[in-house]
Amino acid sequence: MGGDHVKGRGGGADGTPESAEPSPNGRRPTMEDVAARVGVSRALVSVVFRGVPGASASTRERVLAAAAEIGYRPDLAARTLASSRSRVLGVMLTVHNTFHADLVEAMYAEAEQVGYDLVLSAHAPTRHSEKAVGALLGHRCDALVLLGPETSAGFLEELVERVPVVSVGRRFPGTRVDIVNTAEGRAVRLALDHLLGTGHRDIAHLDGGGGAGSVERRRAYRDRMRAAGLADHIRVLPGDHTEASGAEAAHRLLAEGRVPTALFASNDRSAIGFLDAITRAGVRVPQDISLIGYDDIPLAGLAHIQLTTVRQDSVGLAREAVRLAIERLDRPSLPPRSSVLEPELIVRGTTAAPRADVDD
Amino acid sequence: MGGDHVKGRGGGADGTPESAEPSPNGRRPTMEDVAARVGVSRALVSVVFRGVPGASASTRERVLAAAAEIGYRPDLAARTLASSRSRVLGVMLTVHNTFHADLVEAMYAEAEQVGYDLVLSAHAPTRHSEKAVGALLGHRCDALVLLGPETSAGFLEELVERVPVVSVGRRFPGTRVDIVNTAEGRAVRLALDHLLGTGHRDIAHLDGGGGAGSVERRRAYRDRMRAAGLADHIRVLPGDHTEASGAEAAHRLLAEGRVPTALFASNDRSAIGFLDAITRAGVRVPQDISLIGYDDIPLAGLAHIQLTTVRQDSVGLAREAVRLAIERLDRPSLPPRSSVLEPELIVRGTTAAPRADVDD
DNA sequence: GCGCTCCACTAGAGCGCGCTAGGGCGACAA
DNA sequence: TTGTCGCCCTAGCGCGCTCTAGTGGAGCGC
Repeated sequence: MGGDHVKGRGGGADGTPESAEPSPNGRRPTMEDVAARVGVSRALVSVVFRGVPGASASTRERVLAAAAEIGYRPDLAARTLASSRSRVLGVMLTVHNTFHADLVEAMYAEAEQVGYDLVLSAHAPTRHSEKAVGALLGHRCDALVLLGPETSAGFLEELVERVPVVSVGRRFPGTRVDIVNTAEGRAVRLALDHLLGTGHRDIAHLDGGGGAGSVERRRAYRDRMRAAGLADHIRVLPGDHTEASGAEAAHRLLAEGRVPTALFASNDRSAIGFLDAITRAGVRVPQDISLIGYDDIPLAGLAHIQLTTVRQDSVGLAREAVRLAIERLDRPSLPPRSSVLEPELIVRGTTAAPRADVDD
Repeated sequence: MGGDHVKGRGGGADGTPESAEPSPNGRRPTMEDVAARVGVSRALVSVVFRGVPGASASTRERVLAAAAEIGYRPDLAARTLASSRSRVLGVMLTVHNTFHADLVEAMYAEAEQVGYDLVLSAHAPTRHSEKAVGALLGHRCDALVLLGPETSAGFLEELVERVPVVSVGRRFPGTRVDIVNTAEGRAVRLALDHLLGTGHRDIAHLDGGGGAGSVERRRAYRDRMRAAGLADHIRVLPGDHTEASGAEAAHRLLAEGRVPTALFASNDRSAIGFLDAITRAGVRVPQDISLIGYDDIPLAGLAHIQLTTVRQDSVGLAREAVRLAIERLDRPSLPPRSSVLEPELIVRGTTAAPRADVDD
């Protein structure tokens, strides 16, 4: 295995070892090449590729044809350097989160429509948000979109002084960060009203810990239970937004022997972990216990899961995130805004009327 | 929708975007600014940030301190433009794949060690690989690492003429693409020998369809079964690398009434889908059927899943992918290489001796 | 004829950095 | 003193592009 590190400065012999093809690793074609081929100035080629007025239709066509022939594509680095805008949005996500995956997919489509590109940077256990954001900054993104950021408000406050920031799913009151999220209160009410409507009274909440939206969901759960006159049944089980915490909660409930008739989980991952563990223990869902999640991740709709859940509008969240970012670029002095999207209850197979042996 | 929260910035002044503060969205600091602050030339600051010899320790320290003060960080676009190398590796991944998430996390660490940065571009149902790769190219990545690419060999063949390409998990014989993968043959033998060793003979394979490595796994399954004199028991169930296909396979098996004593799945996702569906149908794992997966994704090790699986060394794959890419940059004329990593059998709770009522 | 506007196009100055050819200077030998 | 080596450091070009200012020519009204 390669043990040699040739650190030649300047690259040594520039001679392309291969043939003299249009672009054999040697040098990538530039605007100059296209211009020369068509017989116009470089500036005009630039005009064509930026899609601004200033070139006749026939010239435009010839330029594009020549570019295609030699395999030219604009160099983003040079474009970024020359213009004040890079037309790139930086997105920080948690790679292990499939809901983030949904958001990213939708954001690609949204960004493309307004002529923007996305650069992804991952937050992970071994890679702090600060580092992920740093990488994005280095790429000179015009704006950052942070998906469920777990950074401190202080860090964001500094960050937003350097670049527009949109946070998806987590609010940062008191900072200039723009916010996109789901109407958590209404979402929780949708979930609880569904359970209450089918006769449940003993409804517990599986908490989301430090996850995005957890605080709001917990509070809304408490509020709704109180409003329904069920303050005595309020029960928040510790957890976070992972499958493991759902499974743990299930085991804990079983060990305590105090299984509620319904559980409202702070997100789908923990709900699925709970579902799996409780099912294995012989507790039937929904006959013995109803379960409701949050997010509507792809897994939730699978035939064997059929999780009832509160759907977050990932496409809508993505659209708003991109929109807010672009608007902020155009008008930096705008006050911080927040865009709140409507949730939707997706009733599937994990909820039903409570078991008969319970009364209180 | 969306309420506006107007937050006056401390200090009374209404945040004028064009003020002359250290760095209020106006202009990001440059090397020039750092140089001026320290009282040295710009070139010397460059030396410090590139980490090359040529600056005294004390100067180095003062430069870094000044940079930190004014929040300077090198502009990747300018750096890329000026040098022939961008020191950026482009990674294409499937954003919904958690094994890819593991790989990406490990690659970040590897790349950082050799002074490289990663740019992620997602392949998704609505975003073809070609587009994802195009975006990477626009960012002028030095090399591309494609995770389980589902592109045509022809496309890759053209691509590799423009930029070094490393494929992880999928082989492209006959092209100049460098390959990193797990020794599929040995991996499959590990899995099957484990099952054979505990007495299983009726072992089916849940196929991976078009997924990375599927072809090799299917062939190795057939080979091993034949070698064990079990050609009559060879049974490949159609599927792909998703949970849904595993669940479907379970339902199909139950409907047919021909449940094998063991199933070797082409990846963990389909294994988990199968596990969930078959468990719900009342079939016990591992008492009634043993199950073994492939990859060892994070979910597999969770308390309530405990999936026996063949572990792919994600850290090793990541390391090799980065190494091959960098080596190729240093020596473009190297012949195509492939790096094959050893798999490891992880025995957890889904495998055991076959049920007693079966004999043949 | 003149002045004017409009359109297609060009010239050339940077954007922030990497990189090479040197300049300045202290140390040491002759 | 004069070299001469070595270390820190500086000057300045150019990467591929955007963008402002400007050029030339056709068309129009007077």
